[in-house]
Amino acid sequence: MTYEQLKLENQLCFPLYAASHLITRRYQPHLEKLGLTYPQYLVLMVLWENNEMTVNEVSKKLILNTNTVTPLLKRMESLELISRQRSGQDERKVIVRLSEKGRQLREDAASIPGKLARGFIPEVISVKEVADLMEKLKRIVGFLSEEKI
Amino acid sequence: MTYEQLKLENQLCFPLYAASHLITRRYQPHLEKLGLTYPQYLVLMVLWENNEMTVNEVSKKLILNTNTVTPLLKRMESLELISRQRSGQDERKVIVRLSEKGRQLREDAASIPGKLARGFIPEVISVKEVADLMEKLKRIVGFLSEEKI
DNA sequence: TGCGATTCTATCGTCTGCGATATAATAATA
DNA sequence: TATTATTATATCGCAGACGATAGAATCGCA
Repeated sequence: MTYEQLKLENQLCFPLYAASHLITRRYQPHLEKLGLTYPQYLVLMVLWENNEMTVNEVSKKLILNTNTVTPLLKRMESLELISRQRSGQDERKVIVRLSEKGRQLREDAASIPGKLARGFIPEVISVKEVADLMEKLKRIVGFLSEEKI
Repeated sequence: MTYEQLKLENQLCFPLYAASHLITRRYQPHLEKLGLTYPQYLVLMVLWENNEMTVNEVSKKLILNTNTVTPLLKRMESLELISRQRSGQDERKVIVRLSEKGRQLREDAASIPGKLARGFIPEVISVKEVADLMEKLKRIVGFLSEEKI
Protein backbone atom coordinates (compact mmCIF):
# COMPACT_ATOMS: atom_id res chain seq x y z
CA MET A 1 0.00 0.00 0.00
CA THR A 2 1.44 3.32 -1.05
CA TYR A 3 0.51 6.87 -0.31
CA GLU A 4 2.54 8.32 -3.15
CA GLN A 5 -0.50 9.96 -4.67
CA LEU A 6 -1.23 11.78 -1.43
CA LYS A 7 2.04 13.67 -1.46
CA LEU A 8 1.73 17.37 -2.06
CA GLU A 9 4.35 17.25 -4.76
CA ASN A 10 2.51 14.58 -6.74
CA GLN A 11 -0.78 16.39 -6.95
CA LEU A 12 -1.81 18.80 -9.64
CA CYS A 13 -4.11 20.64 -7.28
CA PHE A 14 -1.41 22.10 -5.08
CA PRO A 15 0.84 23.81 -7.63
CA LEU A 16 -2.34 25.16 -9.17
CA TYR A 17 -3.52 26.47 -5.82
CA ALA A 18 -0.12 27.90 -4.95
CA ALA A 19 0.52 29.46 -8.35
CA SER A 20 -2.88 31.09 -8.35
CA HIS A 21 -2.32 32.66 -4.93
CA LEU A 22 1.23 33.72 -5.75
CA ILE A 23 0.22 35.45 -8.95
CA THR A 24 -2.65 37.18 -7.18
CA ARG A 25 -0.11 38.43 -4.63
CA ARG A 26 1.99 39.84 -7.49
CA TYR A 27 -0.99 41.76 -8.75
CA GLN A 28 -1.88 43.10 -5.36
CA PRO A 29 0.57 46.04 -5.07
CA HIS A 30 -0.29 47.21 -8.59
CA LEU A 31 -4.01 46.91 -7.99
CA GLU A 32 -3.77 48.59 -4.62
CA LYS A 33 -2.65 51.79 -6.34
CA LEU A 34 -5.94 51.73 -8.22
CA GLY A 35 -7.91 50.89 -5.08
CA LEU A 36 -8.86 47.48 -6.45
CA THR A 37 -8.79 43.93 -5.19
CA TYR A 38 -8.02 41.08 -7.54
CA PRO A 39 -11.62 39.85 -7.96
CA GLN A 40 -12.73 43.44 -8.50
CA TYR A 41 -10.12 43.68 -11.25
CA LEU A 42 -11.55 40.53 -12.83
CA VAL A 43 -15.01 42.06 -12.81
CA LEU A 44 -13.71 45.21 -14.44
CA MET A 45 -11.92 43.20 -17.13
CA VAL A 46 -15.19 41.52 -17.95
CA LEU A 47 -17.08 44.80 -18.03
CA TRP A 48 -14.43 46.58 -20.09
CA GLU A 49 -15.17 44.07 -22.79
CA ASN A 50 -18.92 44.30 -22.38
CA ASN A 51 -20.15 47.35 -20.56
CA GLU A 52 -23.59 46.03 -19.70
CA MET A 53 -24.12 42.63 -18.11
CA THR A 54 -26.42 40.92 -15.64
CA VAL A 55 -25.16 39.62 -12.31
CA ASN A 56 -25.58 36.12 -13.66
CA GLU A 57 -23.55 36.82 -16.79
CA VAL A 58 -20.70 38.20 -14.70
CA SER A 59 -20.75 35.19 -12.39
CA LYS A 60 -20.79 32.78 -15.34
CA LYS A 61 -17.88 34.55 -16.99
CA LEU A 62 -15.79 34.48 -13.82
CA ILE A 63 -17.01 30.98 -12.88
CA LEU A 64 -18.07 32.20 -9.47
CA ASN A 65 -21.33 31.67 -7.65
CA THR A 66 -23.77 34.54 -7.46
CA ASN A 67 -23.47 34.53 -3.68
CA THR A 68 -19.85 35.54 -4.20
CA VAL A 69 -20.55 38.00 -6.97
CA THR A 70 -23.48 39.86 -5.43
CA PRO A 71 -21.54 41.22 -2.43
CA LEU A 72 -18.53 41.84 -4.66
CA LEU A 73 -20.62 43.97 -7.00
CA LYS A 74 -22.23 45.80 -4.09
CA ARG A 75 -18.80 46.76 -2.80
CA MET A 76 -17.87 47.92 -6.28
CA GLU A 77 -21.03 49.96 -6.44
CA SER A 78 -20.21 51.66 -3.16
CA LEU A 79 -16.77 52.42 -4.63
CA GLU A 80 -18.63 53.98 -7.57
CA LEU A 81 -16.91 51.69 -10.05
CA ILE A 82 -20.19 50.31 -11.37
CA SER A 83 -23.93 50.85 -11.15
CA ARG A 84 -26.55 48.21 -10.42
CA GLN A 85 -30.07 48.52 -11.73
CA ARG A 86 -33.05 46.17 -11.91
CA SER A 87 -33.95 45.31 -15.46
CA GLY A 88 -37.25 46.70 -16.70
CA GLN A 89 -37.87 43.78 -19.06
CA ASP A 90 -37.23 41.11 -16.44
CA GLU A 91 -37.50 42.27 -12.85
CA ARG A 92 -35.46 39.30 -11.64
CA LYS A 93 -32.36 40.57 -13.41
CA VAL A 94 -29.97 43.24 -12.23
CA ILE A 95 -28.00 45.08 -14.89
CA VAL A 96 -24.43 45.94 -14.01
CA ARG A 97 -22.82 48.86 -15.82
CA LEU A 98 -19.44 50.53 -15.67
CA SER A 99 -19.36 54.01 -14.19
CA GLU A 100 -17.18 56.69 -15.76
CA LYS A 101 -14.66 56.02 -13.01
CA GLY A 102 -14.70 52.30 -13.72
CA ARG A 103 -14.27 52.92 -17.43
CA GLN A 104 -11.31 55.22 -16.92
CA LEU A 105 -9.45 52.74 -14.74
CA ARG A 106 -8.85 50.74 -17.88
CA GLU A 107 -6.08 53.09 -18.94
CA ASP A 108 -4.34 52.82 -15.59
CA ALA A 109 -4.69 49.05 -15.55
CA ALA A 110 -3.44 48.55 -19.09
CA SER A 111 0.20 48.50 -18.07
CA ILE A 112 -0.16 45.94 -15.27
CA PRO A 113 -0.13 42.65 -17.21
CA GLY A 114 2.95 43.72 -19.13
CA LYS A 115 4.79 44.70 -15.97
CA LEU A 116 4.06 41.35 -14.36
CA ALA A 117 4.94 39.42 -17.48
CA ARG A 118 8.29 41.16 -17.81
CA GLY A 119 8.85 40.49 -14.14
CA PHE A 120 8.86 36.74 -14.37
CA ILE A 121 8.40 35.24 -17.75
CA PRO A 122 11.90 35.36 -19.23
CA GLU A 123 13.56 34.13 -16.07
CA VAL A 124 11.59 30.97 -15.56
CA ILE A 125 9.39 30.28 -18.49
CA SER A 126 9.36 31.24 -22.14
CA VAL A 127 6.53 33.02 -23.89
CA LYS A 128 5.88 29.85 -25.85
CA GLU A 129 5.67 27.79 -22.67
CA VAL A 130 3.26 30.26 -21.11
CA ALA A 131 1.05 29.97 -24.17
CA ASP A 132 1.17 26.20 -23.85
CA LEU A 133 0.39 26.40 -20.13
CA MET A 134 -2.58 28.65 -20.79
CA GLU A 135 -3.91 26.37 -23.47
CA LYS A 136 -3.86 23.38 -21.12
CA LEU A 137 -5.41 25.34 -18.27
CA LYS A 138 -8.17 26.61 -20.50
CA ARG A 139 -8.90 23.07 -21.61
CA ILE A 140 -9.20 21.99 -17.98
CA VAL A 141 -11.31 25.01 -17.08
CA GLY A 142 -13.54 24.41 -20.07
CA PHE A 143 -14.11 20.84 -19.12
CA LEU A 144 -14.58 21.37 -15.38
CA SER A 145 -16.94 24.30 -15.83
CA GLU A 146 -19.37 22.40 -18.03
CA GLU A 147 -22.69 22.32 -16.29
CA LYS A 148 -23.55 18.72 -16.89
CA ILE A 149 -20.72 17.14 -15.02
CA MET B 1 -3.64 51.91 -28.16
CA THR B 2 -4.88 48.43 -27.55
CA TYR B 3 -6.33 46.72 -24.53
CA GLU B 4 -5.71 43.20 -25.81
CA GLN B 5 -3.63 42.33 -22.79
CA LEU B 6 -6.46 43.28 -20.47
CA LYS B 7 -8.81 40.67 -21.86
CA LEU B 8 -9.61 37.85 -19.50
CA GLU B 9 -8.78 35.31 -22.19
CA ASN B 10 -5.31 36.70 -22.78
CA GLN B 11 -4.17 36.58 -19.18
CA LEU B 12 -2.49 33.66 -17.50
CA CYS B 13 -3.85 34.67 -14.11
CA PHE B 14 -7.47 33.94 -14.88
CA PRO B 15 -7.29 30.33 -16.11
CA LEU B 16 -5.02 29.70 -13.16
CA TYR B 17 -7.51 31.24 -10.75
CA ALA B 18 -10.46 29.47 -12.34
CA ALA B 19 -8.75 26.08 -12.61
CA SER B 20 -7.68 26.24 -8.99
CA HIS B 21 -11.19 26.99 -7.78
CA LEU B 22 -12.77 24.40 -10.05
CA ILE B 23 -10.45 21.64 -8.89
CA THR B 24 -11.05 22.60 -5.27
CA ARG B 25 -14.77 22.27 -5.97
CA ARG B 26 -14.18 18.77 -7.32
CA TYR B 27 -12.44 17.81 -4.13
CA GLN B 28 -15.14 19.25 -1.95
CA PRO B 29 -17.73 16.41 -2.04
CA HIS B 30 -15.03 13.82 -1.37
CA LEU B 31 -13.50 15.83 1.45
CA GLU B 32 -16.88 16.58 2.95
CA LYS B 33 -17.35 12.87 3.65
CA LEU B 34 -14.21 13.06 5.77
CA GLY B 35 -15.31 16.27 7.44
CA LEU B 36 -12.46 18.22 5.84
CA THR B 37 -12.10 21.45 3.93
CA TYR B 38 -9.58 21.74 1.14
CA PRO B 39 -6.95 23.73 3.10
CA GLN B 40 -7.35 21.30 5.99
CA TYR B 41 -6.65 18.48 3.56
CA LEU B 42 -3.49 20.28 2.43
CA VAL B 43 -2.34 20.54 6.04
CA LEU B 44 -2.96 16.84 6.58
CA MET B 45 -1.02 15.94 3.44
CA VAL B 46 1.92 17.87 4.77
CA LEU B 47 1.68 16.24 8.19
CA TRP B 48 1.23 12.75 6.79
CA GLU B 49 4.67 13.16 5.29
CA ASN B 50 6.16 14.67 8.41
CA ASN B 51 4.20 14.08 11.58
CA GLU B 52 5.78 16.85 13.61
CA MET B 53 6.14 20.38 12.32
CA THR B 54 6.07 23.95 13.58
CA VAL B 55 3.40 26.39 12.51
CA ASN B 56 6.00 28.19 10.47
CA GLU B 57 7.09 25.04 8.66
CA VAL B 58 3.50 24.26 7.73
CA SER B 59 2.91 27.79 6.45
CA LYS B 60 6.14 27.72 4.41
CA LYS B 61 5.24 24.38 2.88
CA LEU B 62 1.77 25.54 1.89
CA ILE B 63 3.01 29.02 0.92
CA LEU B 64 0.46 30.63 3.18
CA ASN B 65 0.91 33.36 5.77
CA THR B 66 0.90 32.35 9.41
CA ASN B 67 -2.16 34.52 9.97
CA THR B 68 -3.98 32.14 7.66
CA VAL B 69 -2.45 29.00 9.09
CA THR B 70 -2.87 29.73 12.80
CA PRO B 71 -6.69 29.83 12.75
CA LEU B 72 -6.75 26.92 10.31
CA LEU B 73 -4.71 24.81 12.74
CA LYS B 74 -6.84 25.90 15.67
CA ARG B 75 -9.95 24.71 13.88
CA MET B 76 -8.21 21.45 13.11
CA GLU B 77 -7.27 21.11 16.76
CA SER B 78 -10.87 21.58 17.82
CA LEU B 79 -11.78 18.86 15.31
CA GLU B 80 -9.17 16.70 17.06
CA LEU B 81 -7.24 16.16 13.84
CA ILE B 82 -4.03 17.58 15.29
CA SER B 83 -2.51 18.75 18.57
CA ARG B 84 -0.71 22.03 19.16
CA GLN B 85 1.97 22.36 21.80
CA ARG B 86 4.52 25.02 22.65
CA SER B 87 8.05 23.83 22.10
CA GLY B 88 10.14 23.37 25.21
CA GLN B 89 13.41 24.26 23.47
CA ASP B 90 12.07 27.45 21.94
CA GLU B 91 9.00 28.87 23.58
CA ARG B 92 8.20 30.90 20.49
CA LYS B 93 7.51 27.81 18.47
CA VAL B 94 4.35 25.73 18.43
CA ILE B 95 4.68 22.08 17.46
CA VAL B 96 1.86 20.65 15.40
CA ARG B 97 1.31 16.89 15.54
CA LEU B 98 -1.16 14.53 13.94
CA SER B 99 -3.69 12.95 16.26
CA GLU B 100 -4.62 9.30 15.86
CA LYS B 101 -7.77 10.47 14.09
CA GLY B 102 -5.75 12.65 11.75
CA ARG B 103 -3.36 9.84 11.03
CA GLN B 104 -6.14 7.40 10.21
CA LEU B 105 -7.80 9.75 7.75
CA ARG B 106 -4.91 9.04 5.42
CA GLU B 107 -6.39 5.70 4.47
CA ASP B 108 -9.75 7.23 3.66
CA ALA B 109 -8.15 10.03 1.68
CA ALA B 110 -5.87 7.77 -0.31
CA SER B 111 -8.47 7.03 -2.95
CA ILE B 112 -9.44 10.63 -3.63
CA PRO B 113 -6.70 11.75 -6.03
CA GLY B 114 -7.20 8.68 -8.16
CA LYS B 115 -10.95 9.20 -8.34
CA LEU B 116 -10.51 12.78 -9.44
CA ALA B 117 -7.80 11.93 -11.94
CA ARG B 118 -9.91 9.23 -13.55
CA GLY B 119 -12.78 11.69 -13.63
CA PHE B 120 -11.19 14.18 -15.91
CA ILE B 121 -7.74 13.37 -17.17
CA PRO B 122 -8.40 11.03 -20.08
CA GLU B 123 -11.21 13.15 -21.45
CA VAL B 124 -9.38 16.43 -21.74
CA ILE B 125 -5.73 16.00 -21.07
CA SER B 126 -3.28 13.16 -21.21
CA VAL B 127 -1.17 11.94 -18.32
CA LYS B 128 1.89 13.23 -20.12
CA GLU B 129 0.34 16.66 -20.54
CA VAL B 130 -0.60 16.80 -16.86
CA ALA B 131 2.99 16.03 -15.96
CA ASP B 132 4.13 18.80 -18.26
CA LEU B 133 1.59 21.19 -16.76
CA MET B 134 2.74 20.37 -13.24
CA GLU B 135 6.36 20.86 -14.15
CA LYS B 136 5.66 24.34 -15.51
CA LEU B 137 3.49 25.28 -12.55
CA LYS B 138 6.12 24.12 -10.09
CA ARG B 139 8.71 26.20 -11.89
CA ILE B 140 6.48 29.26 -11.57
CA VAL B 141 5.68 28.52 -7.93
CA GLY B 142 9.34 27.98 -7.18
CA PHE B 143 10.27 31.29 -8.71
CA LEU B 144 7.43 33.34 -7.25
CA SER B 145 7.83 31.94 -3.76
CA GLU B 146 11.48 32.87 -3.45
CA GLU B 147 11.85 35.25 -0.58
CA LYS B 148 14.14 37.73 -2.20
CA ILE B 149 11.82 38.88 -4.92
C1' DT C 1 -56.22 30.97 -16.62
C1' DG C 2 -53.82 28.99 -12.83
C1' DC C 3 -50.28 26.82 -10.47
C1' DG C 4 -46.08 24.26 -9.96
C1' DA C 5 -41.29 24.59 -11.79
C1' DT C 6 -37.59 27.37 -12.93
C1' DT C 7 -34.71 31.43 -12.93
C1' DC C 8 -32.42 35.28 -10.79
C1' DT C 9 -30.66 37.66 -7.05
C1' DA C 10 -29.88 38.11 -2.31
C1' DT C 11 -28.94 36.67 2.64
C1' DC C 12 -26.71 33.93 6.16
C1' DG C 13 -23.06 31.35 8.28
C1' DT C 14 -18.54 29.45 8.03
C1' DC C 15 -13.94 29.05 6.38
C1' DT C 16 -10.17 30.87 4.16
C1' DG C 17 -6.50 34.50 2.86
C1' DC C 18 -3.96 38.50 3.81
C1' DG C 19 -2.26 43.32 5.47
C1' DA C 20 -1.37 45.50 9.64
C1' DT C 21 -0.24 45.00 14.10
C1' DA C 22 0.79 43.03 18.78
C1' DT C 23 3.33 40.19 21.98
C1' DA C 24 6.55 37.20 23.73
C1' DA C 25 10.85 34.70 23.26
C1' DT C 26 15.34 34.42 21.42
C1' DA C 27 19.49 36.19 19.10
C1' DA C 28 22.84 39.70 18.25
C1' DT C 29 25.59 43.28 19.60
C1' DA C 30 27.33 47.26 21.94
C1' DT D 1 24.79 42.71 30.90
C1' DA D 2 21.58 45.83 28.66
C1' DT D 3 19.57 47.11 24.58
C1' DT D 4 18.16 46.36 20.02
C1' DA D 5 16.89 43.37 16.30
C1' DT D 6 14.86 39.33 14.79
C1' DT D 7 11.82 35.42 14.95
C1' DA D 8 7.48 32.92 15.86
C1' DT D 9 2.91 33.03 16.69
C1' DA D 10 -1.35 35.25 17.36
C1' DT D 11 -5.11 38.86 16.85
C1' DC D 12 -7.99 42.00 14.21
C1' DG D 13 -10.49 43.59 10.33
C1' DC D 14 -11.87 43.09 5.74
C1' DA D 15 -12.74 40.75 1.32
C1' DG D 16 -13.56 36.80 -0.97
C1' DA D 17 -15.73 31.89 -1.79
C1' DC D 18 -19.29 28.76 -1.23
C1' DG D 19 -23.25 25.66 0.65
C1' DA D 20 -27.78 26.25 2.11
C1' DT D 21 -31.65 28.79 1.82
C1' DA D 22 -35.09 32.47 0.86
C1' DG D 23 -38.04 35.33 -1.97
C1' DA D 24 -39.66 37.38 -5.96
C1' DA D 25 -40.40 37.22 -10.95
C1' DT D 26 -41.11 34.58 -14.98
C1' DC D 27 -42.05 30.42 -17.54
C1' DG D 28 -44.43 26.24 -18.93
C1' DC D 29 -48.04 23.51 -19.30
C1' DA D 30 -52.43 21.28 -18.01
